Amino acid sequence: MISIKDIAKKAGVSISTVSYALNGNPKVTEETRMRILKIAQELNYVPNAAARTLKNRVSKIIGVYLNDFSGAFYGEVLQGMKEVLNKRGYDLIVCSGSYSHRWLPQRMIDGAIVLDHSFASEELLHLAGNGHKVVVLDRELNHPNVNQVLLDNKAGASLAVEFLIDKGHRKLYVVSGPKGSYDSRQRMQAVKQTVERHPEVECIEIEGNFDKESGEEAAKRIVAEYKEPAAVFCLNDEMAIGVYNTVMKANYRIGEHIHLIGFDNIELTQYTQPRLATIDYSKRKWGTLASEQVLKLIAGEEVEHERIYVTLVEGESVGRG
Amino acid sequence: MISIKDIAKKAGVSISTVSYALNGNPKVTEETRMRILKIAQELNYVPNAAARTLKNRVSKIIGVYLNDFSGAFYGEVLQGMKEVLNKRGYDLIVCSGSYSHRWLPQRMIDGAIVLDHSFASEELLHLAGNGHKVVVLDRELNHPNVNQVLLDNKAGASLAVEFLIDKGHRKLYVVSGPKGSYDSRQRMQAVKQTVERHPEVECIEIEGNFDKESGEEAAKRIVAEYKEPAAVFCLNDEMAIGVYNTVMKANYRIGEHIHLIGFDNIELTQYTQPRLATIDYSKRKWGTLASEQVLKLIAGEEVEHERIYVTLVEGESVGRG
DNA sequence: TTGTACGCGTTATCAT
DNA sequence: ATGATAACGCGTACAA
Repeated sequence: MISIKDIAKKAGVSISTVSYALNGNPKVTEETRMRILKIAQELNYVPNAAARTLKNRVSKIIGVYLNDFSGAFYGEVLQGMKEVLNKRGYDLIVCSGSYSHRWLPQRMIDGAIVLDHSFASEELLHLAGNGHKVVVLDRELNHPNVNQVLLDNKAGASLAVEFLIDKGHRKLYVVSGPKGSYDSRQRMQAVKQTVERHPEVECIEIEGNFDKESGEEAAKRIVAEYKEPAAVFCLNDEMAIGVYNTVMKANYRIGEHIHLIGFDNIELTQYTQPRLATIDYSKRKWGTLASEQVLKLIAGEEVEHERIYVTLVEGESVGRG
Repeated sequence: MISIKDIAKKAGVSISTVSYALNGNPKVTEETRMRILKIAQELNYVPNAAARTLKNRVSKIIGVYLNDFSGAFYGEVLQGMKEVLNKRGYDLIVCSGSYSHRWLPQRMIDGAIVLDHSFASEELLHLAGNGHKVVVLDRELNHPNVNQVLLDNKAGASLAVEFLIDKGHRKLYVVSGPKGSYDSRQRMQAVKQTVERHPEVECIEIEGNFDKESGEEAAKRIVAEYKEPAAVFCLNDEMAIGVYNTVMKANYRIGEHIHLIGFDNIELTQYTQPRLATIDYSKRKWGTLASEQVLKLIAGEEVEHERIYVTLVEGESVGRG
């Protein structure tokens, strides 16, 4: 491996001169600087990241933690993060699994963005307590070194429920997410609050866990109980897709017998026929905001928690009731 | 930040004793060892990754390069990679964008897995020339430090075309991928070879670029030219979905007027009604093999290029012609 | 422009 | 048999 020592030898100068030259320090003349840069080029010099990080105590890398790599949903969020970080001279690495949790205390990354429910809040608080900077996208966590960028789950769930009620539906199934999910809890709370304001509405909760299979399970029950048209609010789109397929297979029509709305506006919803109604929000914005917040934390700036606003996407999957 | 120095001070021993103790070196008695471990625990000691990497010259991290984070398709591949790597004491980071290319020469990662067409082959050869270990999943590249784990594109494309011909179709559209894509070129070559063996088949090539939009474009043309039932082979599923939607919108039926097959068996294909025929392969296997190969390269073992086999998934999107 | 201490963990060498 | 001293890896930045 080529080090500044090799360059120094070849250029006939000291290593400090090389370091200054490479870092554009005005302590060296433009002339020797060019000479050294040329030699570095010739030798294919690349600074050793470990040595630099060791000295500088920063890596200029931000890690984002996902519970798994299944991604479909995260692509845009990550893209948004990367854009901002690269612009500010930082790199992004995507991590998954508890092994990689050590990268923050090991100082391999300068900050973390967490969208991984399996990353324990106590662990995060502990890290924050040791001065590490964390942005959470999937929970509420209060600590000076932790910032939140959360979806406006309550608004979204209210929008969805009110849309169904406005369309005239009075029998409403709600398929929840997993117990541990903050997003699911928030959405469910808002559902209950909204329904309470409409005593004429019957609301039946079915437990799900955000994956397609649980949507299918829920749909089986709904189909089995079918007597008259009903509305279904799945707390995410993936489950809605599961419901969608199962209902279709049972020869009921979406938007006619079963009225369906999801949450997230994942790409897949565009492909369904009739189009799935859902709750949308800018995934890119979510990513860019998260990045900006983590950089602010690192810079020691004062930061307020942020919220991502949501909108209703109407679709033919919900008809008049 | 807590370092071994702090532990040494607290334990009243030297830093080397601490290091030996932490690394289980028999040079220290079990007794002092336990004492030191306890203190390390108390102080929340975490070794500094940079210092360790600097000394050891290995990071025990493998980087996988993706052209973007859109992921839907990569999830399983990444999961497979992670499984193998974690089992072998390595970590995985997911990278995207040319900034992160430097991590290999900077020795931040011990090896790279490339599934990113925008990562230039010359750059990879150059890295390999400098002793870096690379596994490519998206091109042919011959160098002792580079290993290939490629899809059996030709078999897949032949399977698809033969399936269409067997079903009695004689008019065949093929929607290609982007010019630069190795997978697309391979698949297209196999299409041509297969069609040549069937002079009664008319084959029309439409240029695409692997995204949904280009499938839609292709479908517009196919619909405009429609006179009699035709078969369409999209060189990936995403484009097939684009074709699917556009054909449906034009009120032609998939599997009746337009017979459609894709490639990749992405999750989405399961949701289409009728089910999209496609070419399947184990994405997990692709990931595990890639990881195994990169570890073998690092270990200095002799490795042969690997191939991922493919199978045909029939679907109602292709009917009798 | 250069010598050198420093950041932190590893390990060979020397001393007890 | 135990454990301490010191050199090393590489880049940075202060003092000279």
